[in-house]
Parts: sequence; C-alpha cells; structure tokens
Amino acid sequence: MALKYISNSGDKVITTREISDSKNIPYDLLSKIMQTMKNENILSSNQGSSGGYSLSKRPDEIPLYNLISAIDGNVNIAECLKESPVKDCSMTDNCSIKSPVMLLQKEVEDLFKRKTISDFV
Amino acid sequence: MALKYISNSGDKVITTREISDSKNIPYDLLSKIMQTMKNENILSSNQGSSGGYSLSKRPDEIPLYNLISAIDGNVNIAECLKESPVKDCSMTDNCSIKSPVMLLQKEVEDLFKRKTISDFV
DNA sequence: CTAAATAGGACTATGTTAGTCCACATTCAA
DNA sequence: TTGAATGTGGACTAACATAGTCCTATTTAG
Repeated sequence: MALKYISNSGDKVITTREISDSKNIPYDLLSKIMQTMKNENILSSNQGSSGGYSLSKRPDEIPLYNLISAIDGNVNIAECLKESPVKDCSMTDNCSIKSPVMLLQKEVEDLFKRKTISDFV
Repeated sequence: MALKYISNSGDKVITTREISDSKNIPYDLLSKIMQTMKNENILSSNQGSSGGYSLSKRPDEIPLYNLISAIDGNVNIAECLKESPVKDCSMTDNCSIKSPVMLLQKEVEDLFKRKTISDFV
C-alpha cells in the first residue's frame, strides 16, 4: 500500500507520516517497514526536514518477489528450501519428494517474479 | 512423503508405523498428520489389528491444494484472505490493493490446484 | 483374549512477527 | 545558529502458530 501511494504521487518525495496518516497505518510500524525497504534498495531516502522516500526504480521494474524477499527474507514454500534454514530438516539429504517440491518452488518464484509493483497500483 | 509411500505400495493398506520406520518420521507426529488427512478425506482408514491407511482417490485426483488446506487449514497468501480471519485487518474494507492481491491469490490457488499428488510420486 | 492398529484430547516448547519505545543523526529554513 | 521535521537503528514485548509429545481410548483380526 505504501509503494502504491508513492507510485501515485509523481516524483514527489513522500514522508512516512503522510502515508501513515492517509492510510491509518501505525507510524512506528510503517517506519520500520520503510527502513527495511530502503535497506533492500526498493526505496531511496532523503533525510532531514524536507526528506522522505521515493521509489528506487520504476514500479514495473520492482518484482513482487524482491519486495517479499526484502520484508520476509525469502519467498519459500518450505523451510528446507531457505538458503540458511533455521532448523535443518533431518531428512533433507534423502527427502523422497525433494525434486518435485523444488520444481513447485520454482513455479511459485516465477509467478512472484512476473508480478511487479505496477500490478498493484 | 507419506502419500508418496502409499501411492507406491499398490493397493496394500499401509500402517503409520511402516512409514514412520521407513522414512524416519517420528511416529506420534506422523500419526497426527495421518489422522488429519483421514478426517479431511484424503486417506481412508481401517482400524483394528490388520488396519492401516490407503488413499481415498487416485493420486492424480488429489490436488496439492486439498492436501495443504487439509493440513494447514487454508492456502492463502495473506491472513486477510482467510475465510474466518483470526484477526481481521482494520483496513480490509478500504484496502487499496485488495483486488490485485485477490488476483494473485487466485493465481497461486490455480497453481496448487493443478498440481496433484501424482506430481510428487 | 490380546496384540496391533487407528482416534483423539491435552499439553509444551519453540520460533516468528507485528508492533512499540527510545535515543540518535541529518537537513532545511527561519 | 537553532529548532523542527525527518529518517536510522537497536532493543524489547506480546501474541500467535505450529511442530512435536504423551497418554488414554476404541476397534478388530486371529
């Protein structure tokens, strides 16, 4: 919703406060999410009194996949598919359904890579 | 993995113990999952000393969607899309990205409905 | 009868994540 | 030069979801 808001605001720099007020999203929470998106290069920021955020790229150049990875850390259908699984499954090495699961993972990834922020504005 | 095991065992009735031993899955845990799949009509069961489980349908007639709904209760990309959201989002009614999110939900659903257990055996 | 199954309720431990709070750094403009 | 408006970042909490366990029925073939 925040990215949509920014997308629809032309080239203006947008403050967290403005989005928070306009969409009734708790300021502190949104603030954290904006920071995360900044750190993951989805947003650019300007500090200071007339600062704020803007998209780092055009909406159609930001895959949904990137946004979700940025915020959730990954886009995986199963824990065992994460790059660094918190808890590795005791049977990862001889999992009998590993390859079809990985195929499905790939298909989900592709879907989320085809979608971009412009599909949500 | 359990469904694959049963699928590959012909028409024999398969016990939880057999799968548990063969795949090194904790018996009690697998037991719960088998019960859930039974209750959700993915498996049929026979009680008693020569009892066990069998698929209620052919593998290609069981969509992955049904399996996941059975076990997780839903196949949703967001809490707000559940039939009975545990916590309803304060902005559900004026969510600015509701319709594209629902479209994506539909696409994910379709993918999981196209996949069946036979894709995993 | 009894052994081998499924059935099911209650419980625990662990991890995740939304959400909050506070102190700090940066910038602009009066 | 100062103060208000902004982003930055760390630490913390509360709530919830879920894997996993334990214990006690119930069913049924031999």
